[in-house]
Amino acid sequence: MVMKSEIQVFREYIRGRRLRRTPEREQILQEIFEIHGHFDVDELHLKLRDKGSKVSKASIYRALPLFMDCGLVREVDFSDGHWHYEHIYGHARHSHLRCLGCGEVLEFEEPGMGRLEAHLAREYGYRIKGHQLQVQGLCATCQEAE
Amino acid sequence: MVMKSEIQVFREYIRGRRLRRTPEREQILQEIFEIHGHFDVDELHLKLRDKGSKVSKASIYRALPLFMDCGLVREVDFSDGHWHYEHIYGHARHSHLRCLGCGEVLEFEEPGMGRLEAHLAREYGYRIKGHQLQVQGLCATCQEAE
DNA sequence: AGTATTATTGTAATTGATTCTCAATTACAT
DNA sequence: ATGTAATTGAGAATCAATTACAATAATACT
Repeated sequence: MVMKSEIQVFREYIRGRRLRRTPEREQILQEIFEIHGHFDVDELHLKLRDKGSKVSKASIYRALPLFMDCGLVREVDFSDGHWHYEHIYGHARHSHLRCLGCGEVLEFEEPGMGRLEAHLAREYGYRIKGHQLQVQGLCATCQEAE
Repeated sequence: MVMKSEIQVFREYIRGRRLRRTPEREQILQEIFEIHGHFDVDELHLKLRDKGSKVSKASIYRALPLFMDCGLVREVDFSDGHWHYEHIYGHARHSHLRCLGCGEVLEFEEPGMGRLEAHLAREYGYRIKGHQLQVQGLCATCQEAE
């Protein structure tokens, strides 16, 4: 069975919510899924500009919560003063390992997080909605440079 | 063997760095260790005011990185637009489970994180410096209210 | 198709957390 | 004591993110 495209997912979400399907939102979404890896609002806005799109930053800020709400995108915290994002639709769950020296970001699988979530649900009566895990360290190169 | 107090830890850090020991910094640190749980800069500033202290927010913002640097305090991310903090000296490692409905925050042990860090170090050649894990969900009460 | 309704847009102003500037103060070494 | 350099408080500046508002455009309803 074939997976729905992100645009399809988004259109269904829009319809279900009685929101409106606009070219701006779909441009933004398409651009997000063409970006490999992480991005922030500025980067996304610049990329859209480069392709001739006139979408404003405000619209990007307004669209992102929608994409997050329908599970296409999520926030990523790099603790550098502003939010980063990444598309997650069709991706394996992963977390980020970031080098404090050079800023390199690696992705890694999260063995055991499913079990942890189940444990928390049982232990505290919570319905788990999601989690974020970030790990920081020094990459091999930056260790030498110390 | 008795554990050093947080003030002692901080004074040693200050001395080692050729920084200066000031009443402001020590007031802030003391207040932090009297707070049970998490706080943000505003709350901390108000508590200090209430006790008659005149420390400015700027000094709090300047002191926090020092406390974090010497392992007494850490940032906590509740994804609500600003940073929260907590003292960690003498505490077991823990992460936070936060209810998206009412904002309740529970702490839980992190089984397996040590193993995960060791694995990442081996796999990617990183020297691991730390990690953050947050889990979100709905508590029993907020599930019913839905 | 034509019109009414109301969501969405871009622009610019605003907010709010954090950082910075600067002059005055103060801790520490000599 | 004195010189120095770090630290302080106050307020200005910064910067990401949000919001107000008037214009536009997508959908619903004739």
